[in-house]
Amino acid sequence: MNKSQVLIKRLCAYLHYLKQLPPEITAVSATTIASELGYGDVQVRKDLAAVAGGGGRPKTGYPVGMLTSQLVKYLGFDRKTAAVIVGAGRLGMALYEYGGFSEYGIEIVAAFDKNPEKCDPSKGVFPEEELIGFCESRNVKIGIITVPAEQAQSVCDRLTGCGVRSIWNFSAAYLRHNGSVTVFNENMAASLAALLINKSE
Amino acid sequence: MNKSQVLIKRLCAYLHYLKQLPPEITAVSATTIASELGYGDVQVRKDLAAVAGGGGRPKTGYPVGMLTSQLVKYLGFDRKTAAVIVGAGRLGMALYEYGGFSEYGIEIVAAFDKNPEKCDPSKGVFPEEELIGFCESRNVKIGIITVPAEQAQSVCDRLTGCGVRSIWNFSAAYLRHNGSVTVFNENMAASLAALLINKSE
DNA sequence: TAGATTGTTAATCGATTAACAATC
DNA sequence: TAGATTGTTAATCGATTAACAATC
Repeated sequence: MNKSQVLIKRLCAYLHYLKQLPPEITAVSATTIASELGYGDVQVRKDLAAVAGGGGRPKTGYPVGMLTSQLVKYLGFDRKTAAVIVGAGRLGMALYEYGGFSEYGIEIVAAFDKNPEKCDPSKGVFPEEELIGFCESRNVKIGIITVPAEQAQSVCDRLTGCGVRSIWNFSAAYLRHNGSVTVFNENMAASLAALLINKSE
Repeated sequence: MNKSQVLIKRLCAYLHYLKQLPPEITAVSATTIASELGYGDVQVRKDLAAVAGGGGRPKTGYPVGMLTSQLVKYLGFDRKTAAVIVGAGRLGMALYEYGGFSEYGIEIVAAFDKNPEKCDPSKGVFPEEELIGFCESRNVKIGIITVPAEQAQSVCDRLTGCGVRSIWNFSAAYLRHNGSVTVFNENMAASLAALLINKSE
């Protein structure tokens, strides 16, 4: 049951739309979702059929609560996975304090920094020496790298082999790694630029 | 000449890979790029054919410098577009000081905040009252919203109609807007979660 | 020359759209 | 009942992969 990236993106958009609806709205039609989000109505209906499998009713649409929980389940956001942030700079701390991750099944349990001044165990920021031990003992599966590019490879190496399976790399560094981890490069600038393509006339 | 999102993503990955190569490497084959980045070699070749249009040589590959500049041009990263950040919090300032945007044709020219204490014109952070005038006079085309969700709609409304064409929304708010702007919602949590799907066995 | 690699053409695959019957 | 909407089946479209000749 492989899910294509575009499908997942649409499903996340539906979920986001459903969550911001006022609670008095109990049902929503594929037509409405489509026009609000700029998709075709047939496509929304087809996507929802894969997820909800026939929960819609002609003339009314889909019950919001049911659809929401089915989307969450289908996307696997109900299963919790532990993550750590390495690099307690501006971006790292912004992500750490963002809080929105838990809705998507991701629990950021600690941040690490090699600068002792940035560490504060009472706020969940620990010295980088404790990284490996922490990941092993707490069964951490995701490492988020927000250190400068020069340090990223060394952080990646340390995260590899202590049980971490996925690395989300915010640094500009190109990370060499073996098959035991999957590296996802997040390049904010590239993301924005990519969105803007196809826009200019 | 419409470019699909997946294609753009791959092209950005190629570009990123080429840029990190040591300068002594002057030619690279599609086979190498493919195995380094985990794509099929035929696909890389086909993608590059669309961009470079026959610049490769059997047995050697493609000249790195030429390929890089052709990718930059194809993706339109050589054209500059002005952007502003609204919300000088942790995330906003992290993006502002990140610096990597200019490589992708995006020039972040100012940040704004409604809290006077966060403003410092010498650092390019201005009071929010100046936002509209600034965007109009400086021909700003992109607005990046990093304010809390409650304030996001009001910021969006102000950015609409002062020449801004694209809004990159980092807040959790669902923004209502008219056709004069395109809103891209960046949900970090959802992005990460989406990457992880298809990973769990 | 032999082998690695390019680039193109045809075949396959998957995703989107169109058409329409079923239903509340 | 009439109309809006669902959900399914078939048709189209686009993107990926396979096969192979050309070339350095």
